[in-house]
Amino acid sequence: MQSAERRTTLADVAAEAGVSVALVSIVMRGAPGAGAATRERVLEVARRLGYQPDSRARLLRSGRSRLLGVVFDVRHPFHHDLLTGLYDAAGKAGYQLTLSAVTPRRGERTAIGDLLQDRCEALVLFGGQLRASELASIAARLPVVAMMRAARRRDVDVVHNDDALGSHQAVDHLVGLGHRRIAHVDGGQWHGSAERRAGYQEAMRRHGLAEHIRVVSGGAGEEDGARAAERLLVDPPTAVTVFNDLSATGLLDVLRRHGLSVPGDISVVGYDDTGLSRLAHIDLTTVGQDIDTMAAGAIERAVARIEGTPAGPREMVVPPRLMVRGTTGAPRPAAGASRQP
Amino acid sequence: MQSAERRTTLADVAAEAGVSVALVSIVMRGAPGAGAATRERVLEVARRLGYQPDSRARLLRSGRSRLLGVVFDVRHPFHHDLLTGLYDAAGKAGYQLTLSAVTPRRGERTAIGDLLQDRCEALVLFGGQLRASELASIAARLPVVAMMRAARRRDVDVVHNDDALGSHQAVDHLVGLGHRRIAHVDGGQWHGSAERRAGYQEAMRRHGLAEHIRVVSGGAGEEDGARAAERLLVDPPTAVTVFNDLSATGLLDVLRRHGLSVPGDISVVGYDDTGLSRLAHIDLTTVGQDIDTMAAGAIERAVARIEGTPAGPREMVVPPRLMVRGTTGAPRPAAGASRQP
DNA sequence: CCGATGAACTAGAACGTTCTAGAGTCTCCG
DNA sequence: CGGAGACTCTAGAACGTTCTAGTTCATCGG
Repeated sequence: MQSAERRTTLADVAAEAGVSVALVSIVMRGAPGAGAATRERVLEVARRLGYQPDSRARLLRSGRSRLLGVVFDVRHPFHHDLLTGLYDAAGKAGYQLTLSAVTPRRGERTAIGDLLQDRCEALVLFGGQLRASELASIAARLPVVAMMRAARRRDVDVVHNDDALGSHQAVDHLVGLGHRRIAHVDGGQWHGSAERRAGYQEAMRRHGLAEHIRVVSGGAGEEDGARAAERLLVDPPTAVTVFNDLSATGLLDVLRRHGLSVPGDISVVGYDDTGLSRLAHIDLTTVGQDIDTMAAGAIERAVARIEGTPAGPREMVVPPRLMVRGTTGAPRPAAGASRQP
Repeated sequence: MQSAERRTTLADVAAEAGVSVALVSIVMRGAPGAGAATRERVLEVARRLGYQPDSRARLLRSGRSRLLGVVFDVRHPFHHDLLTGLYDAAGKAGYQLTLSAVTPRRGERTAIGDLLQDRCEALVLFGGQLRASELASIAARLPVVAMMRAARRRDVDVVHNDDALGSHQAVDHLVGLGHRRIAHVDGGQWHGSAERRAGYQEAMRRHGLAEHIRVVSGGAGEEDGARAAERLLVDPPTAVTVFNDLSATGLLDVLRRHGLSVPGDISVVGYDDTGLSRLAHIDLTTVGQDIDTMAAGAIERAVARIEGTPAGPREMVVPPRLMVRGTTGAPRPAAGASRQP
């Protein structure tokens, strides 16, 4: 039942066209060294026989693979947006991407192992929980670029968003609207949480609002935001900045259930600008990471390491951008004042 | 700056261990034909030298690649869930997966082209817009399994959810709760929309509710659901089944904004059981596709075609399962009755 | 008219594996 | 004691490319 016929190879095309294998190789690669007429004839034969180059053989021989391995997590919506940018940047640099996914039942180590077998020339890791020592042993073999990960190491390039700056932007925006009592729900142990929290605190101090600093412990999930909201409700601030969009969504839900209007009674800012925050009924003001710049930076670094050209500093920090939507507004005038003129 | 040292190969290990290349190959593959002591020694040397097999060379030689190509769309959350299942199923069957993504700026043809060069033995396509003729020309080269796609062809295997049955389950559930005036918001031109709509109509007729059949045109986006809700509000039914979760979310939002309580005034059922529907504040009753069964079916078919074993019918239709959550409940007693005893 | 130049083409090795065929060595049984 | 098997191991070809080092043949400058 199987198509027993072998796949057509260079040799088949060469025989059919009456030239040598080497010449067909030259033509297929578009390399110089073949006459115009022959070139055309060979291409015609190749098309007729349905020739498809075998990348494995090609790469085996030529040593180089021009292949970048990418490890991403299927559960993280942000990773998918990033993949889009990465494909673009890799294409421009003349490299191919090969993807390996982390799933609930497929760990990071497995994902990386597959890529190593595929002879990638560099690895781009999205997030991930790998310990620094493991990262180092991989980086000893081939260049590694870690994205959205706080690995401050000599042997690994790191590309990430300026989390502190993102928090500053959120706080600045809220202060500009007139808020003073601004709380922060943090991300617990997640990458970036410490930086976002510190950024919030610093921005508050910069605005002379040190006395209003209030950090509530949270996490990356919707339920973390919901729990934090319960705690905030004891004495609600007029605004909250939240570790990420998902957590902010949970927080929003609980606030509204308790009769608070957003942004009337309380303003909320998320982080990441995920699709969730863009949904009309959520319409969350949030801090967006600059995906294209980060993707381009990661590819640029990987390629520089591969090709041995100067690559700039190990760490690349990309400024984020505040996306103002419907969950932030001016605070109500001081207590007791009428709601509206 | 680059590590100029070649990667360690079988030959390096063989030299170091004082045996032949062939024997090292045997040991590394775990094939029979090596003594216990030698086996151990070779493994030790391999570990010490950091040997990593080169899958390209391996596959080049052995002809087979045991590689399945998967084309998915980064924008579709459902695809990511499916990837998880696919990795599991492929692993069990002894095949590896190689992924190629469709992005807003990278088309299906490009994605497939990459996979063909990688010498995959079969292709699994998620959704996709490829015309039937193109699909056929690919299927002439290697087995193709299309998932979530209505390609009823002789040369392509198709695995998809039983959309009609899903609609039946939704309607049965609502009727069981006491609803009679049940509307349907369809998915316009999207794959599966026609089947889901027809299933709804048939189920209504089966329950003797033909006179209550009411189809409102919608789509796959949140805004489509919102628009449909506006139209429904003129004369609200007591329940709605919606083409998918995202559209249902938009619909829910508009209904609530107009002061209707869900499920008090109106019940809503979505489709797909995406992460969105599981969010606490959405908590949407929805029809879940059986991801693991579909994934296993797709792999099973692909492998059967590759290996030439009998593969069953070209089309595999998997029954979905209703996930009852918070957006469905009994309808209010007839108009004029009190709200609660 | 001769050697140099260059364009078009080719033979054969190489890449790192796996596979086939066979060479040793040991054990066991008649 | 001799040979059949069973093991362990090895040499060398193959996979489909690319690359190096040619060879051939026409053209050209002196």
